[in-house]
Amino acid sequence: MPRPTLRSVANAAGVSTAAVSYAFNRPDRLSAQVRTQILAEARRQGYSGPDAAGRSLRTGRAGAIGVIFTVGLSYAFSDPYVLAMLGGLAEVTERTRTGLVLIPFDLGTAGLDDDARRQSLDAVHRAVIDGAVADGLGDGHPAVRVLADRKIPIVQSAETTAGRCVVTDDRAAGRDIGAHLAGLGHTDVTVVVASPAEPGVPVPDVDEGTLYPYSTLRLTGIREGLGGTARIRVVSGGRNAPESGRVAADLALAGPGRPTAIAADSDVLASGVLDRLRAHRLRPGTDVSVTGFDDAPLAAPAGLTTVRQPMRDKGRLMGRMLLDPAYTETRVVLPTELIVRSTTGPARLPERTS
Amino acid sequence: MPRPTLRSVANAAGVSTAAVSYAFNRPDRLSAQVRTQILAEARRQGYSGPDAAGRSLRTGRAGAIGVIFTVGLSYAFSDPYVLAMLGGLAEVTERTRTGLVLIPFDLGTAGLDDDARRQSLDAVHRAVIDGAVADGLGDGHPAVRVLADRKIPIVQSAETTAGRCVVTDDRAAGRDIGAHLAGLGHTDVTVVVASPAEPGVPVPDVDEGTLYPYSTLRLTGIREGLGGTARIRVVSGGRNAPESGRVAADLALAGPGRPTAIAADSDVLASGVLDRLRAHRLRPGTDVSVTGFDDAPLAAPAGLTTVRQPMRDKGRLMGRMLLDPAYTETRVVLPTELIVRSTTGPARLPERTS
DNA sequence: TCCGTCCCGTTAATCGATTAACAAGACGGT
DNA sequence: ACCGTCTTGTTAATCGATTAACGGGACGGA
Repeated sequence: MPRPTLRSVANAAGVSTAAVSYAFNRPDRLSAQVRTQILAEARRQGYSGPDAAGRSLRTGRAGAIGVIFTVGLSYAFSDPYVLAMLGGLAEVTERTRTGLVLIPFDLGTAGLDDDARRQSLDAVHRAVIDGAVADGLGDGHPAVRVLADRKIPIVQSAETTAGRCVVTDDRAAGRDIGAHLAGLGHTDVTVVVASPAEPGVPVPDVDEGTLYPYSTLRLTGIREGLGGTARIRVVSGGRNAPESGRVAADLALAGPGRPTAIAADSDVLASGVLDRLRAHRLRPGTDVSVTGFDDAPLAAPAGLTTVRQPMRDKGRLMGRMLLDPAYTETRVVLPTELIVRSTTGPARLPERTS
Repeated sequence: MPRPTLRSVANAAGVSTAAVSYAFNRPDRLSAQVRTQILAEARRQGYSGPDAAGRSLRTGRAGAIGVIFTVGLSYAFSDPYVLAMLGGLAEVTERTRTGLVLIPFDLGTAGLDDDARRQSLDAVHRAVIDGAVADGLGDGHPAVRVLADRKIPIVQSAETTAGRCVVTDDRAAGRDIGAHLAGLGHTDVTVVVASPAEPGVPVPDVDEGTLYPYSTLRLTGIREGLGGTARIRVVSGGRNAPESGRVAADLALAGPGRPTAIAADSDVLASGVLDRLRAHRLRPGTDVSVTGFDDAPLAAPAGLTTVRQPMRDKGRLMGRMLLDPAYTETRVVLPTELIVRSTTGPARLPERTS
């Protein structure tokens, strides 16, 4: 016997397909009698209800929203920022019984003709979703563009010209960091950012045009906070992971002109930086100051000076924007707070080992 | 202008819908000429490619697999076991460009007539997926049943009679724990399990019929390992969370007959237990022994004796079973290893405070 | 008796795409 | 001149459901 369908049940039960549809979707439209018959026949055939794909096509609703990240999916599950955000988002989707589609995409291939892009963004094209949350991705990002082309409502956690977004004021937060460091006398700062590359790929001199939107903003803020005279260098060790922080730290510490402070774009990166400082017998906060971002769970135990942002709220609000029609806000700015701990202290020039 | 479709593009370009479909899916079937024309017209209309729902229906493929957990979605993102498993799973889905649909379901309502169940399991019905991974859920679980009814290929991480599964030998692992404790002279052990309830709900005497499949097996193993004469009590403080461990620990420590050891069903629960021990001024491993399960990242720093299981591999293998046609294994057993650290030690009877 | 309401089931159009089978023309070889 | 083979585009059936609009019968009130 082939797979049962609405029609096969209808035929066997001697009713129209409409009746079967109603039996499952609008019980009140049918007499109890007929409904029971239909359900019985359905059970007999092993028909468990209307097919998801068929229903999706006909109703134009998927009952699910998509999520895309700056970071590879398999890695996302170890990123505290992403996890907190997803947790908040899930609170909302759970309540509305909405599925969460985690979409993998791979932009390793930089070949950008229309076809290659379609291929690589296949999953973004094929996702059956009613809306999407784009975390950390700007308007220009290919995956965001695909979603926009598909006319799928989208909420971003980065500034957007046309769409809706929930953001933290990364620039102001950067300014707080910069000012804090400036106040401690730091004038030579290395900024550690994440890049889409695998962890462990050292980039001694980052092209600022390729930064994630939030990185650009934080960097700008740090510059502003430090004032015009500070020397600033931007390095990367790959995607947001401790290993990348380690690689970036080695980059920063190599050579003669060691910076007096290292500002990492996330606590995860900062934790890697701290690892390497210790390996180099440099005391964080004394020999070299270090800052992070997020105030992830790992930050407090490490004594890391960082910027707290309400990560879970971010997810929650993005979810509400997408799923709660009553919530019409188009742009929400979340507060941040500089949390000073022990990894920052007065600038101290490296002693010459000559 | 209405939303562009395959047909609207075909009409405007003066070709058949088949041609348009081929233009996007099988470029080689068309002359470069015609293809370019079609793509141009598509771009003009803002048509970004075949609609996902339509395509899904027609091809019978969704390009995504579902995941269901024992635990609520919003909580899943803070469960180290789940995260490791998901990470492994994502490695596989990423490679095959397959989406990951996290399905929320809510069984708070115990009313179980066919309709209420359909309602509550709505998301499981509606998910557009090609297969599913069920973590920790047995054949009898409603959500698993729905998936089975839908004839969706499913891989479980619990024993199954008909389907495929990737499991750890929980019973043997339990035996290891039991034997380890027995070897240290423990004869009075409280087992802490997770239940579907919110954290913080004390259950002083758990009905063993309601346990998750893995808990049942571990418990059986612990009994076997301890030998027939040991006194065993099973308590719960709610779903897998530190708070539940705390509540369960209070339950275990209350009253006169304090156990000499507490065996928790996960490291997360164990961490809560350790919290409370400290609060009661009891030294883990000296006054009371504690064991966990999983060897999650938190275990080593806490000195927790636990059973290591390859969580990430579990996800990876479940993914392969579902997505790699060459992988025909039907049941895989993963190894476990008892990791003895400092939270277990020789049994010591509580001193009477009379 | 007549008519307005309900109740409940049916008719039929439609959602947006894929793909086997076919056919027309081009091409090359003998 | 003839025929097999490619190449390239079309025809048309099909995937599985939803829902506005319709209509026949029962029922109640005047």
